[in-house]
Amino acid sequence: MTSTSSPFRTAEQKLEDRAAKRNAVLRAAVQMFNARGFHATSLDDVAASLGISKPTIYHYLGNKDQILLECLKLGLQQLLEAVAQARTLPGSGFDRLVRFLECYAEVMMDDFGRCVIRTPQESLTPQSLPEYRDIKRKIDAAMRELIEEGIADGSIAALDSRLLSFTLAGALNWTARWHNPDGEQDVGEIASTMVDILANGFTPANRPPPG
Amino acid sequence: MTSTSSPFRTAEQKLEDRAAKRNAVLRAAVQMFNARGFHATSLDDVAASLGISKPTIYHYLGNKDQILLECLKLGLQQLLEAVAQARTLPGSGFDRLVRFLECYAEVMMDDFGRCVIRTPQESLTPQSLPEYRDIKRKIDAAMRELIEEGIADGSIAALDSRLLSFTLAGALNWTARWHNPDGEQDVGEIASTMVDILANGFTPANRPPPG
DNA sequence: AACTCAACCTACTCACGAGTAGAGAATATT
DNA sequence: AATATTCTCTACTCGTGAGTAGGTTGAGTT
Repeated sequence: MTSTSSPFRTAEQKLEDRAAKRNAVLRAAVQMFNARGFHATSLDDVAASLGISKPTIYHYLGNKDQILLECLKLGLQQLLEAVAQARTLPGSGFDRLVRFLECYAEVMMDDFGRCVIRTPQESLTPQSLPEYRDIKRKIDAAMRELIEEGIADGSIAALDSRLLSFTLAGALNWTARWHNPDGEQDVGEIASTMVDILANGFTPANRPPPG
Repeated sequence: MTSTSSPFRTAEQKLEDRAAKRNAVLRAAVQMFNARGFHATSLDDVAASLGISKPTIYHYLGNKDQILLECLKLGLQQLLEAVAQARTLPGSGFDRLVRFLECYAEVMMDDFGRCVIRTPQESLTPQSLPEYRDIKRKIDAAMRELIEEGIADGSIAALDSRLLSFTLAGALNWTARWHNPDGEQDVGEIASTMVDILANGFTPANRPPPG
């Protein structure tokens, strides 16, 4: 799109072109999946929204199942990054968990993050499910670890880490269902307000929150 | 099934019979919807699980859409009852909200409650959606009211009631996704532990929880 | 005995949508 | 210029599953 570029594309540019088209398909698909549901979205619909035909989609992606899997992986990828970021952070376990939760909430208000919550995992074929579940398991485990580190260093109340992680994840996951991406409310603000509320639930009793 | 009953059934018994069969269809259907997903469940499957044929299902219920709507309504009905119960309770707004949340969580671990969360609302036809949404709206509004009453009487922290209700509902809704109905953990215990954690999030700062 | 009606069946129709065959245009390669 | 490769299309196939037509059985009614 740079106006000064030569009309003759290099091999590298062509790869980028292809990747860009592939991504455009995924983006269009995930938005339709989120709006109408996976099963109610036909690939003809997705193609039409891009002004192309269904076989063109198959030129860039294997089949509908793979399209969904890619969308889900793009969502989960962002959560893995949030984990990685939280891991490198200084401060107490409490601080790291809070930061992680804020990122987590923001991902849930992104197209691909929303898809992870809105699309039931049974929509995947049995072939794709294991790969998806593996990544999910990793994220769950990482979150539990963050909690347990906080409990160990005394910055998080000694609760059942399993139940706590489900409670926190559930509250944040739910934003994928109610948040309107076209609304004007700031995503970061929503995230931090919710995490504030939730954080009171795992603040140790002997160390009340600031306020 | 009473061994002393006459083999000749009264008209009333026949109506009961019919209702029982209808309910059996709904129960079988909802369990399959929850296990495999709505779209992945064919009515032939449901019929087979009951040892009957698909037309028999149509003898008791109009169509697949209506079956889903009935299942969802059975779930929402239980939530409406939880609202009604909380309304009649004595005590502060905080107390009423906590009781409501506990019931809410338990419903989410019931077959029909699970279905409300696990089945995307887009699975309903556009004809059925409005009715479903109306009931949901009522429940949401009631929850917000409970929160606002608590804020008004000072027993609940002065937070954004909209965001607080989404946070609480989301955390509890999520049990519908992770809780294993065949597991041994007590539903009431899960509910009260989660509500305890969440309640810390809306306890006023100047009145710390017991402990 | 003749009739009615609920309950249940087998055996269809029919629409929809995933995925494909095969061709044509555009672009790159020799 | 000839050839290969990429990209995209139109026009199919084909399986699946919702919903229906129409018949059988058997209990209750007149």
